[in-house]
Amino acid sequence: MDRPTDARAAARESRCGDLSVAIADQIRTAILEGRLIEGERLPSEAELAANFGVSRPTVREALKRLAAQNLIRTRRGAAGGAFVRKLSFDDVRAQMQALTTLALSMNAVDFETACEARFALEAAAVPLAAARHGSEHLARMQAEIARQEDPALSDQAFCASDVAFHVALVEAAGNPVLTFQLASAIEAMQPLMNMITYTQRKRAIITSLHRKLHAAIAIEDRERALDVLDRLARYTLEIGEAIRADRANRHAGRGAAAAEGG
Amino acid sequence: MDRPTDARAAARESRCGDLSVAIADQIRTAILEGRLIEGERLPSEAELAANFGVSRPTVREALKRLAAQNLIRTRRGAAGGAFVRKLSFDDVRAQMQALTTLALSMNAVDFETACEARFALEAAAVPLAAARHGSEHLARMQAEIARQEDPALSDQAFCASDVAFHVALVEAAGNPVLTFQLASAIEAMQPLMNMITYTQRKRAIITSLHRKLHAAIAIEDRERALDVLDRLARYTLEIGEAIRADRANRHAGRGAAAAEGG
DNA sequence: TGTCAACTATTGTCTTACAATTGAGGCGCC
DNA sequence: GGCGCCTCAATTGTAAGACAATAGTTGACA
Repeated sequence: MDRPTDARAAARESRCGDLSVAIADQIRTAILEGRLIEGERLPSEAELAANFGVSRPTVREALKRLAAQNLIRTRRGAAGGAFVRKLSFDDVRAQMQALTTLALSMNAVDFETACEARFALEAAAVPLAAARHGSEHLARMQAEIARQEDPALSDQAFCASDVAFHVALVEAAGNPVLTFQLASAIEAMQPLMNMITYTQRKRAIITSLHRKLHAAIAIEDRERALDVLDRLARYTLEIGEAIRADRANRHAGRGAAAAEGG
Repeated sequence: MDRPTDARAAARESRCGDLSVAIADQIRTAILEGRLIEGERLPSEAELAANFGVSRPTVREALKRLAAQNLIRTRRGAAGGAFVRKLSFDDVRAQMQALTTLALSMNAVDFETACEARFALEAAAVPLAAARHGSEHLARMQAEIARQEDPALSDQAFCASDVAFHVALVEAAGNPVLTFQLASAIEAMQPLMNMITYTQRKRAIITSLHRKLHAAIAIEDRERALDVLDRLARYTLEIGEAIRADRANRHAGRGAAAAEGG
């Protein structure tokens, strides 16, 4: 099928150099266009090298690129090789989350912006969740609420439970596309939420709002759920603001102490 | 700094095999933890190989993995090497779009589900866009509306303009995190929208709704904008439904014709 | 002083070889 | 004859060395 020198010619002509990139692109295209079906085994590295007219290390580098994108997985041994991998929604969600986390950390997004986006996105799921939640989603939300009431919970665990609660809410919308978009976004913001110290008072307020949100979803009161979510958003922003102010104060205090000491 | 045999030891102990994966993870962690700053040059492949106690091809495969995730970029020649790359929001958006497109195509998401998610997500941006749009966003939306009124536009171009309109709307929300989340989702659904044949009648209705949406945003009437968006969503779903029914009919017709012919 | 050419450092690719892993088929044993 | 073990072969993973391509640098020359 593939002309032996296609990749070479394409790479040389397109002047993009990097034979391995060209080969990776060709294989990727073949997968995306459906010429290679899920689970199908690619030719061995040696065969690919012969087909493309390049050496085995070059093919390997191309395969590594694809493996890094979870498009294939490789197995050693007899009957081993590279296999086309179907991206499950969960895989996509994990990759999206990693990407979002990366974006948030590398671009130093401030808490306010991230928080705004997070709750705005979640609001997109609320009407659908109110309309067609299943009992298992409500149960999961309820379970997380119960966990959040345990005063012995560490801040990290409380935050994780918070995320789990909201992911359950998003999944209650029953739309897989919405799920992986929103869940990845919410989970990606966990590191930012983790910087908060959750006092018992804050926990009580948050958990109470979670309970109200759960109740509103349960009785399919969309407006009420949106209202509670909005209150939760504003309270979270308030906490973030307080944390920032507190930190600024501490820095100022330390600076003043240093100045006095010196 | 890095112990020479860290990667080897880690790989052997963790039993995950694949030295190149272990090395890639170590470098990735170094980047994410900020030990390697943006723009900084990594040691040359030979040095890395010596440091990690592995061969150069192994290091290269690790670097390919990172390059595939856009974490580094490499240059040849003197003063060349691998450089830590800052992921811009646009980079993330492009990657997210690619990922979403992949997810939609590989999981064969139906038009209805994708459409529902798309408009639900977009609704998340509308209140913010209404509250703090800039004149440039309104102008861009207006420009796309004007383009959509050209009857000579191809279906593909109309669809592209439609996407551009909604991306402008999302960007009007003025939240970069929201922007790359939503814009990638909207753009990823373009292939699905492209399967529609936009008759003049359909175009007139869609463009009219776009105009109403633009007007509502301009006067900062959030409720009205949401209402228009909802109408747009329902109309798009309607079109999708019609297309599906039409296709089913044609298939049935062809089947009948074939039966008659045979 | 300006320009050009050789040099050098670095990545990209090729070649060959060996190690590790895993499935399969053959062999012996029960 | 059936079952289990064992060797074998196919395949990927890793290694080492060499050459090609590229681009910045430096030195020589006009």
